[in-house]
Amino acid sequence: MTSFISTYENRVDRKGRVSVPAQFRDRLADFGCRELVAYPSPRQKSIESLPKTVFDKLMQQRTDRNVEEGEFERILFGDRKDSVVETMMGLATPLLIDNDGRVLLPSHLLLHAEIDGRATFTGRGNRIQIWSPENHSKQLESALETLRDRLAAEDGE
Amino acid sequence: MTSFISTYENRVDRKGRVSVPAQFRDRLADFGCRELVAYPSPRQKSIESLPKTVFDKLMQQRTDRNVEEGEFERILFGDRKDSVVETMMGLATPLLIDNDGRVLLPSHLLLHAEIDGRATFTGRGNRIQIWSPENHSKQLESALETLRDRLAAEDGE
DNA sequence: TTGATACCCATAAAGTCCCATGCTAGAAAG
DNA sequence: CTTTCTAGCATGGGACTTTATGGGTATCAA
Repeated sequence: MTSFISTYENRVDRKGRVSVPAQFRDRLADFGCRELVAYPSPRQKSIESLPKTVFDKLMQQRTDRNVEEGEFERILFGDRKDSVVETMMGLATPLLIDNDGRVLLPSHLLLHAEIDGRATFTGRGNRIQIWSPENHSKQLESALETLRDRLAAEDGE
Repeated sequence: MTSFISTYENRVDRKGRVSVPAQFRDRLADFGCRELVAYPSPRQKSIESLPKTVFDKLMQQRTDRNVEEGEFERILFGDRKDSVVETMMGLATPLLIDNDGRVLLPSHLLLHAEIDGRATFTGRGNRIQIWSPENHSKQLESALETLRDRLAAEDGE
């Protein structure tokens, strides 16, 4: 199984284009995939993304189940009102990778992640996160601190 | 399999026309379909819609099942008195997509969704919802809050 | 006629595609 | 061990295409 690791910082040009790091493109190719699905992280000022094929499979599983079971009302009107899955479908945007290996980040995602000029891609195993370089280093710093504290606490016991 | 994801806001012109987002038109084309079926959501101030081909298949399935099961009364007289699905049949409208990729939203749907001037299309997997931008952001906000609460609860455990 | 809808065209903005440049790292050559 | 070459990658810009949207006209029914 392949996974996304490591961190890269690339330029966002004035059209909103960014190069997806070649390493990540290669991993995507392993999935037979030239497309990401991106959505705002509900907890952080970052963009989360998955290979489209993975996202599709995830969503499809749920839909198929409903259709097979013939749950007409659910197909017509959806799940309960604030269904997480449905919310995510509304927030998710496909990011098509062009021949130069770039994607176009839509403005609402740029806004959410406070990205302007530069973007940091960081692997999270099966996901890729996209940050503004500033927010990314802050996040990294605080994550490391949490980790240090925990280790120190364990040593102290 | 393809599904409807992401959110777009378009203008409703003074004739009542709106462009169906190109992304959604492409998905519809995958179904070999240039037509939606739209109906008011019974839960929310929004319009629900399905590709016509999907809607038709769904109804066919429903009929077939009743016939197979020999549910004569149900075929002749319908489900229980206030079946939601059957009520919706009466309220559903086909939306034909014209050569410019637009549909004409009938006034009873505009009224139900409180749409005036601008419309927000949001993908829900196999459905497309149409909202007034204001109502859409309200519902999104509440859905996100629900989501954050749930995530926070998990983190807390 | 009038009012509503379908069809056609025009245009500006946004998105895509294509190519050129420059950088970097590793391979090849001296 | 250094210098030169080369391939891959990130990035910029221009040309072209698609999309959203406005307006006009034809069609049809009340």
